Amino acid sequence: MSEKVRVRFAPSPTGPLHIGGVRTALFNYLFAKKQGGDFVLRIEDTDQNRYVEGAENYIVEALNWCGIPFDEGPEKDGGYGPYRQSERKHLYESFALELIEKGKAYYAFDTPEQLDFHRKDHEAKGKTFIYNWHNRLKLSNSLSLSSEEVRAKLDAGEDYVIRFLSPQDEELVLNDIIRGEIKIDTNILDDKILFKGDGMPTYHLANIVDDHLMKISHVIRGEEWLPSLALHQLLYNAFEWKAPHFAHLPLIMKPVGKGKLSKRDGEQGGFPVFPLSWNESVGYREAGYFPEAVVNFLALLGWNPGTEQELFSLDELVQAFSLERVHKSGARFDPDKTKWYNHQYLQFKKDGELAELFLKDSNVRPSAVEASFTEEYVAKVISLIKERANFVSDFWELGNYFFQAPVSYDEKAVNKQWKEDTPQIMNGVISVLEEVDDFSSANIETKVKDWISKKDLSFGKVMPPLRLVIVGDMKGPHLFDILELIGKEESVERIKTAISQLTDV
RNA sequence: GGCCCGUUCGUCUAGGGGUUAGGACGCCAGGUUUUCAUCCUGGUAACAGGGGUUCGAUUCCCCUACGGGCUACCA
Repeated sequence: MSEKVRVRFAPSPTGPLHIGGVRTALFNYLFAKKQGGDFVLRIEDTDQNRYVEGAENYIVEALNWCGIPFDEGPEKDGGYGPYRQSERKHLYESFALELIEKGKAYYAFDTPEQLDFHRKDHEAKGKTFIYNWHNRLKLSNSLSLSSEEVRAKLDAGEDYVIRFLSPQDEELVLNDIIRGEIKIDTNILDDKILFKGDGMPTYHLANIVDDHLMKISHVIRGEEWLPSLALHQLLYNAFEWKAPHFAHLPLIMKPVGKGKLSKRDGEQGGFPVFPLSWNESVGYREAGYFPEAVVNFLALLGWNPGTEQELFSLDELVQAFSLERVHKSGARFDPDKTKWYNHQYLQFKKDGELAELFLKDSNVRPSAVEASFTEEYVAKVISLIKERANFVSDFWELGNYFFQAPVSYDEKAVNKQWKEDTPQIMNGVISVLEEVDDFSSANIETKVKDWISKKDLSFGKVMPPLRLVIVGDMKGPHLFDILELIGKEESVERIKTAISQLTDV
């Protein structure tokens, strides 16, 4: 009863993997692992015209980065290879021929131009041209032509395709794990091309043949395939093969406006739509997202566990996942929530790990930082500022004053905080700091506060301007923590600099 | 146009014949931080509309509207 669960993710190498594709892969992976099954990557490159160099590598790299590894795929044979349809080319024709022999398919000789003419002609009359029982006998194929004519055309090397002979007057009852029963009238189906003039199968044939040969138990794919389900079921029936179970995933929609999420939405909204960068498009990885965060928010788009838990490790997702709880309707993509997820995962990271990431990536900080500061120092800085960061790349903006004296002072803050008597008070602070031997945050705080009360000053006259001269702005963590970290010498230096700069103005 | 699928706060969603319709993101307010942010607390906000079925429907059925997908010798 329990056949082995085997699922596949079958992208076309026509460009970078879209974030929706990543989610399809993820759901396949989660389902497979939950069931103790295999996750197969198959490259559907039957359309040579749309093949894009580097796309397959991109797909593999993206899956690896996301942490959703496949058990079988190109360069990783599990006994069902090859895993590129272009390398399986020799397999498909005999299956197409088998269907012809069984009377389930036929040769068709209509040229693309002729078909195009019919379509336009019908459209002009407000009709839709469908190649099926309606008109197949009026067109040029092995059903309408005599066997001698067909033989002659074939022998003459005339171009042909093989079309599926869709049945007439049948009601098909299909089943989808997510959507339940779907009824289809076979009369509205068209005789889809199974085998193209270029000697390659179409998606439909290759897909069915490969899923069968690779013993795929569950086909989990995007909703855009739902209209093809009837054809696929019919194909399994025609071959007399047991069909896999089907589940059609809802699509990911634009954050605003109509339609599904596209590359353009990312450009307009300033968020990634690809896992990895591709040409001009910045990927989630390069934008500073953690793969755990991407996987987490993707999993919760169109699926939820029925509990109020929002944060899931991949293992937890595997445990909690079920196709029955996948939604039927499309989910709008929410860039704000992806940032929130990244914020959460950033908090989970160890300071040392974040420091390493910060130092390693020359895009997120000036190069001088790496030469002048130890990882240990950086980790301490990060411990003070990370709770306010969404990305590693936020660290510099949030904590540049830990690494360098302010290059300027916020004008509004200066006007508000820098008073007539402030230079004198700051000089007083200098003397206090210089006398502090244990330059720890708590100790500095005690000493400064004692001095403030002894001198009968208010905190408001001391602390805000002190922050201004140390940080350059009215922001940042606990001031005494900052002083401890940058040290006595640097602290004093910054106050002196500020006094001379701000007093002259 | 035709076919198929769908519709709970702005968004992601829980729920389900009788609930104060719950959570999260965002937003707003208060608290904390003599700073900013974080954080905490609170608040705003939803069952598309119309018919049924029913004692009762947001929940079940039908219709409409709206949204989505497909309609290639692309996947």
